[in-house]
Amino acid sequence: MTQNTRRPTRQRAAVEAVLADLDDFLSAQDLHARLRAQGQSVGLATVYRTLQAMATDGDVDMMRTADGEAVYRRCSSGTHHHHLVCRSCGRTVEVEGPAVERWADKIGAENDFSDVVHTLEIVGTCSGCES
Amino acid sequence: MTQNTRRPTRQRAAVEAVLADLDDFLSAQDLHARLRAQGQSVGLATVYRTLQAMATDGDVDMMRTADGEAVYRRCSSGTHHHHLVCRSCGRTVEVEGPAVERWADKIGAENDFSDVVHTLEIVGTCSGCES
DNA sequence: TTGATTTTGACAATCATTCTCATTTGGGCC
DNA sequence: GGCCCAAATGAGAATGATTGTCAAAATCAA
Repeated sequence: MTQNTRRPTRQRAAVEAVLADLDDFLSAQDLHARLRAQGQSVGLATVYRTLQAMATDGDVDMMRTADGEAVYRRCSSGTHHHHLVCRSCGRTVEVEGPAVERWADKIGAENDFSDVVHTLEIVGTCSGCES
Repeated sequence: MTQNTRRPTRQRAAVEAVLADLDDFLSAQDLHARLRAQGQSVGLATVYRTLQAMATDGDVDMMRTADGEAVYRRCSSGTHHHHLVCRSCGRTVEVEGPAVERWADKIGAENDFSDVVHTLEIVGTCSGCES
């Protein structure tokens, strides 16, 4: 997939380093903020361009949050799991569902999609937040 | 769920009429343009508010295009479904998975979460985008 | 090193979406 | 009908993510 000629630059390496450390989705803005926080100087436009290029090359996964923001995550994350989140207090429970994983892969295969990944989030109100 | 205290207004009826005529996804901007084209005067903010309210009430389906724009479509089937999206060209296939629905509900129940909803997106590279 | 080409960065521009708030409207009530 | 109040509307400003511009800097190949 990486048939393009992409030059290795300090900035690209910095972006890749942040992604490599993280297992969660991250927006371009967040990534940029993290770089600044750790003293790295990388232009915002460059972060956008780099993430888009990486997504095109299949080096990262891109999805949209509920409010339309683009978020990215490094591919092949070690432990794949999902989250059950309380809409009120934000409490999060990690959950696993092998059947869902298989189902998603099957759906992808049935439609001739390759390199299939999926994202799933369950939101509810936890018992402590019932009114 | 929040009970509907929604008042029937000229504007709301106009929005519903446009959606009723159409079987495709439509952005708030597009819907607004259509209303203007047919001489109806409805504020843009109202179109946004109405569509969001309808989505919240489950009267329309909302999804995001590849570039993050929110698009709405009348809820014909009323069936909850998910999307299989091509990371390269944005082609989208609607998929259903009753087992996943049940699984998500069960996970929520097991953890004492109420009003459980979930979001699921499958991303891959479609056959037309393989190179 | 040198020259061609890609990448970067600062900032302007775009554009969907949201916010503000004064005004209008619908629904119930007498 | 007329009254009251909360919800809904509209115009435009504000927000905020993303993209475009273009000169300067970095990388590659010879």
